[in-house]
Amino acid sequence: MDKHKKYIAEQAKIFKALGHPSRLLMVDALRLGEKCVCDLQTLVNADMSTISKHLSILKEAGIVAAEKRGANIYYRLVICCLDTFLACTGEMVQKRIASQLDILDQQ
Amino acid sequence: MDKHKKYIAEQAKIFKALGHPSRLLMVDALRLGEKCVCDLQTLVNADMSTISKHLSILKEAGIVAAEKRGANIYYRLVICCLDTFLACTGEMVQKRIASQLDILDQQ
DNA sequence: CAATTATTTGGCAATTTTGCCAATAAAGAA
DNA sequence: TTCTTTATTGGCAAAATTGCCAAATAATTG
Repeated sequence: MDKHKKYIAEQAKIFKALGHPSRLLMVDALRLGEKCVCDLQTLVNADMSTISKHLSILKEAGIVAAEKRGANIYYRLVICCLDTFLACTGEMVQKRIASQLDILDQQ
Repeated sequence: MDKHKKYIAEQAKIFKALGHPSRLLMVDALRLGEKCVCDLQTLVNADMSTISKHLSILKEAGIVAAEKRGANIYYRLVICCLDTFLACTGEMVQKRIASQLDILDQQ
């Protein structure tokens, strides 16, 4: 029906996939280069099956891609604008922390 | 404990807030300028209370701000990089649609 | 003041997400 | 081939999200 709404809904799926602490942590780490699932498990410190399911969500959203080499499966980023994203949200978070400190100062 | 993980988790909240079709639709509309809740209800076509709760999530995430003027409450964007975000995710969605069409062609 | 309009809040049922465990699959080593 | 390592899938219970209704709040009008 409304093409623009559907288009926005598709984009929302991408943000939704990034909107989980463990998933964003993995995605952030992948900025430095590809990693196997075991590396990401070490990073996040959750069950291997949990990591795997998070990765499938990221893959489904078109944020990462997987490649099998030997016994391992390597994931890599396939989204170009993540640096920009994280620079912006990082700034937002810092500003918020700063303003919270201001509020504490005023009390 | 791990400062970087907490920092990433805070940023994930911002993406999570954007990761809902109705919320992203509202946020997208607010790019053109502030709107009252009633305008956004017309746009999204859900119960007023539902709209209000979505807006409180966006406000909590630091994406929008509210200002009361007369009988209405006007919401406006307070995130500068949304154009960049949507340009990127929009491109991703378009590429995906294009590649799906390619797959259909190959069949 | 009573009635109306605009918005938020509380409550709740339905749905979705999350994360662990167990089982399965696939590759490499012994 | 059997054992081990790496990763995915199925299943399930716990937790979180969603969205409606009804009630409360606040400003406006008559």
